[in-house]
Amino acid sequence: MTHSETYHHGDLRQALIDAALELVSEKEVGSLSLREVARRVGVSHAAPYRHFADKDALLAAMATEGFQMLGRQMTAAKQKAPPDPVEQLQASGIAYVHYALEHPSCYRVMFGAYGADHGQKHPALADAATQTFMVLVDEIIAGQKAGVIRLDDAKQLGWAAWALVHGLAMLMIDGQIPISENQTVTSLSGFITRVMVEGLVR
Amino acid sequence: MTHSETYHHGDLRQALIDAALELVSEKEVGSLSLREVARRVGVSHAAPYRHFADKDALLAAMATEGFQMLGRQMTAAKQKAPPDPVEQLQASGIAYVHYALEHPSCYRVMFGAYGADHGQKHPALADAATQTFMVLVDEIIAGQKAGVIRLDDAKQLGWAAWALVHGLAMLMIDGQIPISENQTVTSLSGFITRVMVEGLVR
DNA sequence: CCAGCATGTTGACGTTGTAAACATCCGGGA
DNA sequence: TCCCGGATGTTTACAACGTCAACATGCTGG
Repeated sequence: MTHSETYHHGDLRQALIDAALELVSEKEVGSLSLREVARRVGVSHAAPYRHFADKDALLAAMATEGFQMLGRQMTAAKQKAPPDPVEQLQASGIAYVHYALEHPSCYRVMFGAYGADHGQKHPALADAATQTFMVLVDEIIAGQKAGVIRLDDAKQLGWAAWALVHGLAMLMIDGQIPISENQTVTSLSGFITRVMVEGLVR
Repeated sequence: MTHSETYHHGDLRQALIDAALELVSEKEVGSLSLREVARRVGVSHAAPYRHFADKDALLAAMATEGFQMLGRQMTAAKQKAPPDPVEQLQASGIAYVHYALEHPSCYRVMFGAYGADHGQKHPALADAATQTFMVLVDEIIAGQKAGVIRLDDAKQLGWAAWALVHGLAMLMIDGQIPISENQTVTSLSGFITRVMVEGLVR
């Protein structure tokens, strides 16, 4: 076991990521400060710089974990669904939206404020995002092999599916699409993904 | 005419909004500072507080203008399209994506970092957003009346369309969906909106 | 056992958002 | 016409932030 209460921390890096995810889930995204994260972990305000080049690097690490969690949630939903490619695609789409609404601040970090070169500066993030996207693409390919999904380029169809659930999640998080009792996340995302799926089948 | 070079500015409020939109189109979104906007307009760093309660209020004003521009661009595209409801819907969808990619930073401000209560704090923003959304809904209703779009609740179908173009725009802005020569914004958004439209027709 | 490196701390600097106190200008009533 | 009050800008101030440099500490391999 690594020492716990010593001067050196053991695994500050992960502790910082966890604390940051915790903080971001309590407050607003923009109000996240490196210093507060450090405070929360009980470490001086400059300590994070031994593990992250700058604030952006911490954000990128958080986003990476977010994508991995999201991917797990999607494949879990897929496996719980009936063994029909179309049903599975829809199930993971709904799981996608659910994840975003259960971790809205984290989700916002994932698609935060990076420039286009963000993927090059943080390759781990790009990898995680790609892998998550691949869950959708793989399901589409399976559907094509089963003859139930149209035969256009799977990556482009994947983009269509991704765009739909991403947009849906974002609009819900922003409060632009209201969520009420008789308009649950499940029912609405179920309906909307079904519309899309009907454009995808054949 | 209102004085130009006097102590009082004439229309500082609009000048600030314009300068902010200009700045945000040059640099990154997160790096926008109230003080720099003031500097750009040639006014002291506290002057903006006579016109905006805080930084968020400026952001909200920028977003409001953004939604109005977006709405105009969409209806313009609709009117240029052939008089078929489905074609018009698709045309304004593509125009939506184009607008977002021509003003990516502004678009990010529109869907920035507001909490869910943002609409209540800035009703003008909420109005502008709703009006823009209504462009899509109206087209869907027209399509339903013409018997070419399925008869589900028009607002929900509108959300589906909005989610698609919004997600598409966001993913393109983030660089998550690549844009190249043989993968232009027009061709890709054309393909993807077509998939969705085929789920909408009936 | 000790030297060096990784890790954490302290202090400092410039920038930011925001508030309070002050200055200046403008238009309307005497 | 004069002048005063409200609207608009300015100055000064403060705390928090991101980041850097200089320093302190403790672990580890030779």
